[in-house]
Amino acid sequence: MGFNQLDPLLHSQLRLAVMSLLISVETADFVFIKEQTESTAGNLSVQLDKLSTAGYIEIIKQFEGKKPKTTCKITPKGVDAFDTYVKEIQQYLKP
Amino acid sequence: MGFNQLDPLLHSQLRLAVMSLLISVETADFVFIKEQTESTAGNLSVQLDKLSTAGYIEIIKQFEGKKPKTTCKITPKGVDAFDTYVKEIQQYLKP
DNA sequence: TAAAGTAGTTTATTTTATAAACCAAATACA
DNA sequence: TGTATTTGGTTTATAAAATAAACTACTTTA
Repeated sequence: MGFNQLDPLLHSQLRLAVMSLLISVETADFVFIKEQTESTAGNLSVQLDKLSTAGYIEIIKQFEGKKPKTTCKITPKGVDAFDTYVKEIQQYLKP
Repeated sequence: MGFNQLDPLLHSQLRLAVMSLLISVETADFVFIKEQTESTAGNLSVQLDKLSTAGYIEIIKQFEGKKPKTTCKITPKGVDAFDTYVKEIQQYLKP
């Protein structure tokens, strides 16, 4: 047995929720993610940055008409990391 | 959909590992838990205290001959909390 | 009997998460 | 028209958590 190391970047409630969301929808904008995860803008901004720095998501900043629009997209590396995390944590859940 | 709140007491790698272990073995001593979870004594001591304070485990301190022996046991409340956590995090894992 | 090992606890440091404050532009409204 | 208010965020400060390092107390071994 033995418990394997959980990716600390994914073992965070908000970042995990973001990744979970992006796994299913492919791309989502800041406001949508904020609503779905019920997070504050500040916290979300910080966590998206971390996921982006890790190369797990891509952040695209554009303008929608005159309003800024931040869109997030999961990367192949992010998909891999998420899949691995899911396998790893399962070991903790069913002993 | 929406992501439900994960019990912060269980959403910690070491505490989750401890609970996962105790769910399957019922009782285990400090040294055994330390080995199985590959944790340091200091970190384990702190995390066991938190689980105990939350009423998720019971800590029994005795002497085995002349050596101190700390034994941990999961409580019914701990079992419940663990089960709930497992259900809750599944929502994050399979979207 | 001095050195090393066992079984932990306590304290300090680092890392994370969260909250609060801030910014720039757009829109509503009196 | 100009002044609140809202939108869509970022940055900075604070609180909480995890981890590591240092320490305690006792035991065993050489």
